[in-house]
Amino acid sequence: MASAEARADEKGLRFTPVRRKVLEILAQEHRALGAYEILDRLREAGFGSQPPVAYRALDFLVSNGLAHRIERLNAFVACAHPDDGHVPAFMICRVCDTVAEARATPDRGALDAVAEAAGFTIERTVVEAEGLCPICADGDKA
Amino acid sequence: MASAEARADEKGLRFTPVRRKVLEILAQEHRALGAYEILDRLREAGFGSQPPVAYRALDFLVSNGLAHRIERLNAFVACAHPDDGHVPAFMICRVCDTVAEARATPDRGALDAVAEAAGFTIERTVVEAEGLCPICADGDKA
DNA sequence: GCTTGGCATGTTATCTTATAACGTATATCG
DNA sequence: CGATATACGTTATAAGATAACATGCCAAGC
Repeated sequence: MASAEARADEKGLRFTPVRRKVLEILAQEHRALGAYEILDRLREAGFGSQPPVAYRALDFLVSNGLAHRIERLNAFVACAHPDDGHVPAFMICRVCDTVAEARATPDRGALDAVAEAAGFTIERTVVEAEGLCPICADGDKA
Repeated sequence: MASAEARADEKGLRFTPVRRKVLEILAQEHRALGAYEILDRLREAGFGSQPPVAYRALDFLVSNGLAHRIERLNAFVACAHPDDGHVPAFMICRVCDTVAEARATPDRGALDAVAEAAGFTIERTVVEAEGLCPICADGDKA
């Protein structure tokens, strides 16, 4: 977290209080938080309390690889591997909403081939698996 | 389209007028349509005009593999391969919004491996590539 | 040190997407 | 034919997102 911040500084990014706070909020959870949930916590912490405040900070974090947007949930998580330029893949538990980020770059191979054949230029790829985390899978059995 | 319908009938599904109409609307486009865009067309066609009408029909189509939800766009497309039990992958053009569905991706190997190692049970996987379709890529150059 | 320009923050207002809750109709099965 | 389940329609509201504009801050150049 501190290291991510340091790297951001080095890149000449302006790591302002709101942005830092939002990253802290995200980093404290291993689940995806909605923009309004984040906004609530910003309000409590004395920051602006209108949607654009949260969305702008989130845009910044996502643009700079410090956080990811989970499309399936319209929500956000801190990036688990802020160092490398990875294509992230997520495992989302449908029961407890925890989100695990896989470092690996999954099926780019097959999709790339199809895209190339179709003349399609891929700029970004979303890979999100939904299912049960180990803990909730146990719970289901019980 | 007619064949998809036949198959649905065989499975004992109730292919009602609203549901048929929504599938027709989707099938006429090669791009993703938002629920409210669909709703507008339902209204024009004399169906109910409130959001749940569209959302319920869409839920039915998606649940039964006749349409897909594009998470990245919060929108919907007709399924291009309603016959097989495929894991769909999409290529979304960010300029013209066309959505192409890739049939292949039995290659979930890498992600499956990570999930298994983590004890995570995958139930559903979203794969969506965003970029430029061949036509819009040409347009960009011009 | 002052000014000017760019970026970040904050606010209001509004738009889009989605669902809860309830009543009515229609189909299906005993 | 009556009971039950499913679908449809409506009202109301929740949840997610952005446009547009005003204010404040900081840093570069004079």
